[in-house]
Order: sequence, then C-alpha cells, then structure tokens
Amino acid sequence: MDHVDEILAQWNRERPDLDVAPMGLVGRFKRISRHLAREMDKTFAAHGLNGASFDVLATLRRSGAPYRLSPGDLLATMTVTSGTMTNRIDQVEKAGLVERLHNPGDGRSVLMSLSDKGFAIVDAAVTAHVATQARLTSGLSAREFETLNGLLAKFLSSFEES
Amino acid sequence: MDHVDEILAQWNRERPDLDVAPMGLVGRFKRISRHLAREMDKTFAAHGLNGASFDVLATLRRSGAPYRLSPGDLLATMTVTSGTMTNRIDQVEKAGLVERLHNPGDGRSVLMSLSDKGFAIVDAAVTAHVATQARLTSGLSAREFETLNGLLAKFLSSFEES
DNA sequence: GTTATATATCTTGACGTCAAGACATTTTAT
DNA sequence: ATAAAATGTCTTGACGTCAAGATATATAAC
Repeated sequence: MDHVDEILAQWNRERPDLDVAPMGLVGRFKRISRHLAREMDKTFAAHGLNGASFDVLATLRRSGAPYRLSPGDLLATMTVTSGTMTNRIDQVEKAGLVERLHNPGDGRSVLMSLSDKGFAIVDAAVTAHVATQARLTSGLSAREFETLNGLLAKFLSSFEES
Repeated sequence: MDHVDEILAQWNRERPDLDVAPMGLVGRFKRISRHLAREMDKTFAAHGLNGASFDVLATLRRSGAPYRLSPGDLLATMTVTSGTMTNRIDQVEKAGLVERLHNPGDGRSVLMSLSDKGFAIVDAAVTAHVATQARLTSGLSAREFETLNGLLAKFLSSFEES
C-alpha cells in the first residue's frame, strides 16, 4: 500500500465507475522519474552542470572525435524544441565548455565544438553520473532489472516506433 | 535497437570502462515519462486545465465530500514546494474552480474548497484522463502490464519507504 | 506570562522550457 | 534564371517550478 495505492483507493471510493489501473502505473512512472531526476541533478551540480547542460556535453562527447555536432544534430537526440536547444547551447558556451563554429558546408547551420575544458568536465561528470545511476537502481535484483528493462523497451517502442 | 540502445553503443565505444546498463534503464524511464506527460497534457488542455491544475482539483475531488483540504494537505500528496503550491492554487482560484476559505481551527492555515464549477470540470476531465491513460498503456499485454506495475511498485518503494 | 521555537502559507527572483514566429540560406519546381 | 517551398537557427513572451526567505500564528519551555 504505497502512496499511489492510496490515491487509487480514493478514486475507487469516489468514482467506482472508473478503471484506475492505468493511472496507478502512470503515477508510479511519474514519481520514480521525479526521484531519479532529483538525485541525478545533485551529481550534475557537483560538476557545475545541470541536466540540460550535461545532455549537451554528453551528446558531443559520445559522438566521438572531433566532438562536433550541429544544433540540429543535438535536437534529433533530445525531446526538446529548437528554442530550448538554443538556450542550452548559450549556457554551455558562456561557460566556455563549447564553441560555436561556422559550418562551411551550410550557411544556415552552425557547429558546436567541445572545448578541452568541456571535455574534461563531461568526462568526470559522466563517470560520477553512471555511479549515481547504479546506486539509484540498486534496489532491484539483477533479474528484476533485466525484466524491467525489457518491459520498458517494449513500452517505449509503442511510442517511438516510426 | 531503439534510440536508447544507440546512445549506449556510443558510450561503449567512447568509454568502454563504464557500465552503462543503469543508464539505459534510466534513459528509457525519462523518455517514456516525457511521452506520457505530453499526451496527458492534451487531455487536460481539452478541459481548460494543465497537469498542475488538474492535480489540485483531482486531489480535492478524490478526498471526498466536502471537498476541502489545506495547501499543506495538498503538499503532502505532491512532490512540489510550498511556493509551487501557492502558485497552483492561485491559478485554479482565479479560474473560479476553488475558493480559499478561512480555517477556523488554525489562523495560519487556509482551506481550499472545490466549487461546483470545479467539481463539474474535474469530474469530466478525470473521465477523459483515465481513457487517455488506458490508451497510452494499451501497447502492453495484460500480463506485461501486471509485471511492469509490480516492478515499478518495488522500484518506487526503494525511494519512498519511510 | 514571556520568550523561543515550530508551523503554515506566501513572496521574490531566477531558471529551463515551450509555442509561435522571424530571419537567412538552401533546395526544389518551373 | 526565377520563384516557391523547405530548412536551420534564433528571438520573444509566457508559464511552471524552485530555493530562499518573509510574515503571521501556534506551541513549547521556563
């Protein structure tokens, strides 16, 4: 009988006509996501970053040398709008972690380039980040982890299969 | 090989020292939550609400007659700060969906009371909301749904067990 | 009773996001 | 060649949230 179950019990009493099983699942999703985000933000903050700036730096880092991508490339991997992307880039550029370079192949476009400082910071941050995520998921057994991961993959595919 | 798998493959190539399995699970969580929130927001918008105002009205509604709770009561069921709560209440009060009443038992406190208009709107909204949630989770079989729900309950308890 | 502490709510200023649209450049169609 | 449509990025204004602290009332300690 967790917090979500109490909410469902209330709805059952007040609106017995509703099937609230999906609400329980969705509600747990929301609460877990919130816990995860809060904890991970602490790790980012310890490296002078937030979730948004980490996303940008990490995407550049994992793209491999020469660690350059356009805002459009970054957009394709994140579920945000172009205006949000501009703002995110402004932040990490202001901190000297990336540089905006002229794109010789397309005058409309720009290339974000990870600076040495940005590389060092994101490499340290991602190491700590992975450790945090391992801690946050340590409440599940190896078997539970695998089952959950498989179900999430299927659930996600119901939204993203093109 | 979904979007998250591609990210993990990149990290494996660039940082083979990291165990990114937890990152995959957390990443799927984040993406699914985002999809769910976006879709549910559309239902709320169809009733003139957003996720925040629906939360307030729904909490009052499911608390049962006389549909009155203090901001502190509402806070206890939502993972937000007191300032956020004040803002949420301001919004639904401005729309005439709730009323702030003097709390006779405690001069520091206030009672939120659901208006007739607020009752009608939240009752219609929650009916539609449950239908939306049923649709969003219809990609899972009954068995998968149950398994996932159980794992989420366990995962959530690792954060919220007091 | 008076003082100190705790509680309940609200205020302020900053931040990240979004939707809508502006602007320049590139591609396509004629 | 020229016009029309598409593309890539940025700008603007609004919104919801947060952290930190202000204010008023209630409770506890002495």
